[in-house]
Amino acid sequence: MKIVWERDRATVRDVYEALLERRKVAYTTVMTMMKILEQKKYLKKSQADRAYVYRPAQPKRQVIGAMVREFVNRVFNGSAEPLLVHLVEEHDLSPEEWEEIARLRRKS
Amino acid sequence: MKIVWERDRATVRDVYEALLERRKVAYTTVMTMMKILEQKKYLKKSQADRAYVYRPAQPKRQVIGAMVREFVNRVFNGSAEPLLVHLVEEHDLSPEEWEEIARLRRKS
DNA sequence: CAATTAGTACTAATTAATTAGTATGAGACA
DNA sequence: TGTCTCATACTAATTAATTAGTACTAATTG
Repeated sequence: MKIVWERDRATVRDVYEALLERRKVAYTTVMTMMKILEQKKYLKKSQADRAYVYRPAQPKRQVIGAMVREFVNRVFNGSAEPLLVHLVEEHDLSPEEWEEIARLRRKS
Repeated sequence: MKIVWERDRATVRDVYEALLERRKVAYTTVMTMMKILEQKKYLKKSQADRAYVYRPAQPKRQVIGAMVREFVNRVFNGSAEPLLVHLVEEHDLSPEEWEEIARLRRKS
């Protein structure tokens, strides 16, 4: 998914090649994966030339949002605050990052 | 794990019964699970009476920390800030929660 | 136009995770 | 002491996820 997001559109071959840089994987493996992602509505395909071109079917934001929500539910029984606390304590953020967050807070 | 954490110690039967309230599951399933958790060093067991009593082998905090870190790596390529931003935007926190977080920030 | 290439569909093998069955033994106790 | 209960160990079935092979087709090219 990350690879398709980066490029906004990609064929099986594109992804296959990008993935190969990092680890050995078969072309058909990538194909199967992408087909599954399509079934699950994360990708949509359209014919282009000989091959299919895949594009994200949902905005990245939304997918990531769902993942975060799922994680918060599973690990923190649905409340986000403990996760925030945790992040604040464990990872230290630069003042710039804090500024960004404070700004967002004001907006909401 | 959550069940053992709640009680700080539990037998297979304890967990089995707690779990049954929520869904159908076999006693031996729970047993197998707990054995695996023990192998993975999340639980440690000690003989007590006839049965084993399991206790957490690592503080909850630490385990959750690892899960968060893993998640941040996988989804956000290791940087915590985007996750924070996300949380701040999507879940609205009460002023009390903000206060708590601001306080923590000052401490660190 | 035959051979090669690049692509897909369909199928299958492998591995990992989940769930549960069976055999067995130690205590409890009528 | 014989039987019932509860616990474990070991094994196995089921399901889900991952990875990849094979057959076939359309286009490309020498």
